[in-house]
Amino acid sequence: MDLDDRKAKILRAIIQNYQETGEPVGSRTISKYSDLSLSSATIRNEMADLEEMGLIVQPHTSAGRIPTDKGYRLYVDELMEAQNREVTQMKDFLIQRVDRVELLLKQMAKLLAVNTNYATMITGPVYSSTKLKFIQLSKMDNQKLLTVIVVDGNIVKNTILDLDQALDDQDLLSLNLLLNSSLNGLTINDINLGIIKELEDQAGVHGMLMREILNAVADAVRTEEDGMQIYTSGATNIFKYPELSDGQTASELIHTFEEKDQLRNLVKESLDSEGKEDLQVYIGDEMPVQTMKDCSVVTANYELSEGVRGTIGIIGPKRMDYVKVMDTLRTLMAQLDILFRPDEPDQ
Amino acid sequence: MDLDDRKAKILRAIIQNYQETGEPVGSRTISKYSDLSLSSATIRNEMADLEEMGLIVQPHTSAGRIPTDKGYRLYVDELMEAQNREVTQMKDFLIQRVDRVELLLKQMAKLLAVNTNYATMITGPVYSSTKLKFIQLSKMDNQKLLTVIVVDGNIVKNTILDLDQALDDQDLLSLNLLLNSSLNGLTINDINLGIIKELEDQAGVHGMLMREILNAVADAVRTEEDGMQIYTSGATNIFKYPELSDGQTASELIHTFEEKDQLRNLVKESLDSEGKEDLQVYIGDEMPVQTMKDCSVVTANYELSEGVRGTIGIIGPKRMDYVKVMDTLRTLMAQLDILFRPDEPDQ
DNA sequence: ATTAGCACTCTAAAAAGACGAGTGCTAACA
DNA sequence: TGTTAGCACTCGTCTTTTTAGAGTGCTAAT
Repeated sequence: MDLDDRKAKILRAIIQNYQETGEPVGSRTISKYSDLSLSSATIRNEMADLEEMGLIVQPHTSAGRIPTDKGYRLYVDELMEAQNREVTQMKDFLIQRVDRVELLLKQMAKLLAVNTNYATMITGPVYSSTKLKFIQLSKMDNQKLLTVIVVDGNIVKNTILDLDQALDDQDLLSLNLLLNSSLNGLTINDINLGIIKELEDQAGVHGMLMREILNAVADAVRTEEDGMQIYTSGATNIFKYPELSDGQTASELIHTFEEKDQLRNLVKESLDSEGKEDLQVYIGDEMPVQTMKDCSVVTANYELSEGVRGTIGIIGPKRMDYVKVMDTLRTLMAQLDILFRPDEPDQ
Repeated sequence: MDLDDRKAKILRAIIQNYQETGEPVGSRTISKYSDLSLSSATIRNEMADLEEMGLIVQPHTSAGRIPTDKGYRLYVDELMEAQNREVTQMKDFLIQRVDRVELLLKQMAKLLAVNTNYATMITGPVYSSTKLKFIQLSKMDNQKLLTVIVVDGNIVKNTILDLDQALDDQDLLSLNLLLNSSLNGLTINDINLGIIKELEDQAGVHGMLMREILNAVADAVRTEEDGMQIYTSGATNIFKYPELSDGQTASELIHTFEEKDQLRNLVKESLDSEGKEDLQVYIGDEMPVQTMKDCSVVTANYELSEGVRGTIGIIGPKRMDYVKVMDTLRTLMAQLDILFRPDEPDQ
């Protein structure tokens, strides 16, 4: 059996209606709701077909129909009409002090959550292939050495090291010089044992110190890699959807949000699969995260500058408003582009 | 009517039993559970008295009794016997890499949550009266100036400023010198208009730049003051207590946790009222935060070094195990002391 | 091909009933 | 005088029954 135009219309009507109400939708509703002007009986016949095709089911005999994962998949892939939504007042919001990426991200997550009524997550940028830009050692006092490391994208990390032996200003200067000239422009992966050995040798009496510094460098960046920051917001929005807010499910979901460990998997999956489209949609069981199998997630990958990328995700019930969500995400990506490109003239 | 010894024992028994079961406790239970060897009838009489005194109530006729806020208050203030609990394996945990205060705090929050089965919060240190320790300007390239600011407690902040005009190494050096010699040891409040004016003057052609730098300094610290970081953990623990986990309440509570705005009030209250004891207990309506009126909170203030203080809080149902919680908190404070004092020999 | 009509199914909500935990009171007891 | 056994009573919870209605599938008519 194939999906003719009328069946498609009916499926779409079912999905959209279910989206709004959260209740199984019956033939009579469709007959009135849609512009097909068909009687409920006819709709019923069609619905029986749609059910046979595995696109909708009834939770029990004599209830209306609800879409299956397969139904949603079809909808997202082919049936969704790109409505021209009012693209809310995001612009105004976004142009606030962007002094720290972290703050911006938090703000964005919140903004998205409020706007969509779904839960949102957004990862800080990952710097896997990022180059070191600048290293600065400064002596705070006779015991403490402050190490500041700047990487591509102007992310700054710092560590305070204890000085075991005296370090005069001359040595400090040459260490600074040495580090910057040797490491500048290298990625973390470039810093191999060979370079480390050489630097330690060149540091002479301060070999130990050099090793500590290099550790700090590695740390500063590696930490960021799998300790990837994830900002979430609007977790409590799930209470707005009865199908998610019964004790057990809600607890698990919110826990997933709080812990964030599992979200990392989601992000990895998303970052890897950036093949075709810029947006990915995971529906129900397609989800790599088990606890979210009653949800859908739409993710988008952003890229601030070469190699500095991250992911934004919106998590909601399977009946989420895919059109709105995808629209919103696309808009946001565009905004991000505008916001960052001019500010970060690639190298 | 006064609270004789027997009544006290009964009240304590009620509270402890209710703590474990979460169910109203009846006279028969107490009669067996406690070591008083009294019949249920006698207990009943006593319970009637306790009810009259407003220390316990029955949720409905023919249910057992549960403690009132007042009952808990009495318990916490006078009846609680300091049991010698096994002070769990916290020690082992804590001695991990303490490279960043932030990480430590997160870890602590989590640890506490897992150990107690309650929700926890912990604020990053507040630096209101904290002294500047060190400032370092470095030129990243010809357009960008990196400003690193270290304050008491070795907290490091950094900002990247755009350079409008060329800045040669000589000027950079003297700026560094100027800043450090003028600002070192001052608190934020000490940096008044006079000093600002003078520094700007001394900076000569770089007056504008100096102003930006001073702004950064002010920002770095002021941001921290009311944008005080709060780390939470174990929010989902509330689902373990039926009295808190019905949809409405749970949603509100978790939202409070997610937003953290309201928690700030709690913290302020706690930080201010550090009169007598190091621990404060808020029971039910005593809570400054409305959404938590069904909860109890125990807070403790910690102090890393002079003027660098923060708050730890444990949030649970009113029937929380006050003994254990207070014990745990006390232990933790001691650990913190040990952990930080030797490392930060006060000036 | 579409639709009106109808019997049937099944759930969710309301009503009714059974159960039992816990109480307060009274009277007996040490 | 304080303690206890006994008993009638209350009231929430759990279970069962009833009811109402939404929605279906099928058949026959258009």
